[in-house]
Amino acid sequence: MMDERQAVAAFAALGQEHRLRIVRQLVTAGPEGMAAGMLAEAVGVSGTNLSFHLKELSHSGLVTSRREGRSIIYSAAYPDLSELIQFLMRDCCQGRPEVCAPAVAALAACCTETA
Amino acid sequence: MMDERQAVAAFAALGQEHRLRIVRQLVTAGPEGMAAGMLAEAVGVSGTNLSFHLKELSHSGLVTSRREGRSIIYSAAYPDLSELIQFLMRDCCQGRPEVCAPAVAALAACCTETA
DNA sequence: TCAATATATCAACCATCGTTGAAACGTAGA
DNA sequence: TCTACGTTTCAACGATGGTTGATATATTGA
Repeated sequence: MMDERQAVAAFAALGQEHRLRIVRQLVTAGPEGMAAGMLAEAVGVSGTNLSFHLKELSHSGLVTSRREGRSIIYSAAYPDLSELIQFLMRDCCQGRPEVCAPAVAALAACCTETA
Repeated sequence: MMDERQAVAAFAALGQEHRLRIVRQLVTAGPEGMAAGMLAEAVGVSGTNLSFHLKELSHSGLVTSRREGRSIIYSAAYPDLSELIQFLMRDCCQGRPEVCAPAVAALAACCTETA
């Protein structure tokens, strides 16, 4: 269960244009992930810069990596993203369903059908 | 509907210890809100510092304010918080229900019952 | 072993952020 | 109108963040 410290780190990680794009790209890419080079091209940043942001993202647990040949494959950390959403809803809406109920309602069709 | 730019600003706003606490405090306080002075004491920051963070928060739309006598009352912007959750789930899980389904499932009891 | 590929690290720079104390502003009551 | 109160603005600072180009590390194939 995510605590405040982790949540702050995760939000800070997502609060940067390039990093948010990286995470979204990786989520779209799915569990099989994406090589760093491809990511750099997709997001539009230099290799050095991508490396910097990926380090931040993996330090805050939103991204994982594995080596595959010469490439390093990054993937979204689905469980951690899920926990972040839970934190935002559970602890931010603290007994105030009016915050997250609309979000849940709007996305019920999208997300619960395959749960 | 929240776009990428707004989402980055909102995440960046939440990615700071004191600001996350402010938002959580305001959500707990409910729609009636909370005076700046009370907030400063509750969160544990100086008046000047609180002012700085509140400016950031209202600039990214997570907080609203109104004057009431000598006090200025701040409240959480529930619709915007809700949209942020939607953004994180809708666009981050882009066709990948495994990201948000667990969150939705875990919180269905908490948040959908009064929807 | 050598060259080529893929990625990470390093050093440096400029910009932005978070904090502080002092001062200013707006409001209410005597 | 004067004074007290609540909050914001301002100027300054040290610290952190994002970017860049050059260099280093690991892996593969000839």
